[in-house]
Amino acid sequence: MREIMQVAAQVFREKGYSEALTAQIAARAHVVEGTIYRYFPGKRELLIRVVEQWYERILADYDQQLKGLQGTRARLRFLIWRHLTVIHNEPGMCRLIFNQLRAWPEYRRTTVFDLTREYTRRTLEILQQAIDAGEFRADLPLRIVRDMIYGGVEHHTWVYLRGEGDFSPDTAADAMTEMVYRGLTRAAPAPAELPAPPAEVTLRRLEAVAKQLEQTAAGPLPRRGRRKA
Amino acid sequence: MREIMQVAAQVFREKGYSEALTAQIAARAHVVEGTIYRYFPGKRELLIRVVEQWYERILADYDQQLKGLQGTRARLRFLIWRHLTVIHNEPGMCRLIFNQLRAWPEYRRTTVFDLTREYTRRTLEILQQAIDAGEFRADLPLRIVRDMIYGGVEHHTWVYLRGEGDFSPDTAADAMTEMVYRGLTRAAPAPAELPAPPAEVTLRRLEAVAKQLEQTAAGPLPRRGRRKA
DNA sequence: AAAAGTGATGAGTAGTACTCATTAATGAAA
DNA sequence: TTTCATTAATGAGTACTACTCATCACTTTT
Repeated sequence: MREIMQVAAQVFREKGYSEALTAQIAARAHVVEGTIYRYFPGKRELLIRVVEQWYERILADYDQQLKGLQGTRARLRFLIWRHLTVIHNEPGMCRLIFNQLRAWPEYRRTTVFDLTREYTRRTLEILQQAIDAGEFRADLPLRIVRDMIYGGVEHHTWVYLRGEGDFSPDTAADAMTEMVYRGLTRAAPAPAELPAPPAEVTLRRLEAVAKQLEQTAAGPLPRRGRRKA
Repeated sequence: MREIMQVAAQVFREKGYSEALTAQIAARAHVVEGTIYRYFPGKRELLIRVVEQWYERILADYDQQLKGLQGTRARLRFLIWRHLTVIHNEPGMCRLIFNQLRAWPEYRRTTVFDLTREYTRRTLEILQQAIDAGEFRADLPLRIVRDMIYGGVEHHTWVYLRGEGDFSPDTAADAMTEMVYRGLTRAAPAPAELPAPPAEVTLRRLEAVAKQLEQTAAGPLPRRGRRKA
């Protein structure tokens, strides 16, 4: 059965879903067709299991890598770059997910669905944190930003996925990160062009803010205290 | 044959490609299965022809409408809104294009391919014109911006296309346009354009800052990533 | 050693896209 | 009107493929 899944993964990768024949999978796995159906209810479920296993492996060290990164920009870039790189390394599997799995009604009860949810939730968290920290503006729906990131990645990789060209994960990740960052930062000029202010300056500034906060919190709740001085 | 195409369009819309049976199409069109194959080499080609005809009709008045619009922002918004609206009105057809047609090797010799090329070329033109006019910055690859627009639209409409939810073309178009516009404009946006964030957002932000401050203040002075003197 | 349980087998079925020899319809020429 | 030629439609098949199931072989338990 391990053998069946390994062979199936390979055949699906090479041929795509509908061109991959159960007969061929059985033959290559040195079993007879009926054996496949002892372990899997059908071809669809076989693909689902294969993709699930692959996807879990792919996302295994994801959190680990993300934790090692500081700063909104670096983490955003990593998210984007990572997605692009997975597609670049595993076009066959990604094609299966994009063209088949995602269109099936079973998709929602798939681990792939859950993991993807989790995966993109990280993105929303990073964006939300940047908003809370005042780094990003708060008036754009985050989900749409997320859609533009992941959708943009996919759209960008189509030609490659059809086997008709190539793309550079690094170049694309740079451009997309810049675009998102520029589109969301509150400050006007491109942050990349401005050197980061020295830590003491930031500290002083934040301390002032904190002091203000403490004072506000000490008194009556800041219900309507938005009068700009 | 006109009858066959009309019926096929309907059946494909309702059932999707692989669930749509040639037998059923024939029956509903009051012909026998063999007749279909007198006019079309196969089921695939039938779908292609059906989608081509539909797509040509959809894009018929596209240029006309676009010409009536002045200004980069308005035109960008129209492009995005239009795409969203087509998906909203014709989910069945769009599903067929996204999940089937686009993955087939015949796609490149399809009118759908050509029209889409033309369609997205308009987008690039608009962006390029804005760059030439000094309105947009010139250091982002336009293709990637285009990918984020169209990819974002698709990604945003998935749930709806799977029949599991809805979306608002207007709301989404506003957000996406804003994002693209902000990401590309050279000048800082007029302050008036940025509405003051609601109090709770500001509060959250300050709280996050305060937390950071507390953490930093507790330990040794902020470790500095760079050794810059 | 016998029995019970488990896993594999492969011949067979159902369903579907596609074919092709035959028939019907249409239109032009006599 | 009749005859012939060309084109369109027919439907009984074919090939292929996912899937089934009664049977067999092998393992473990008694």
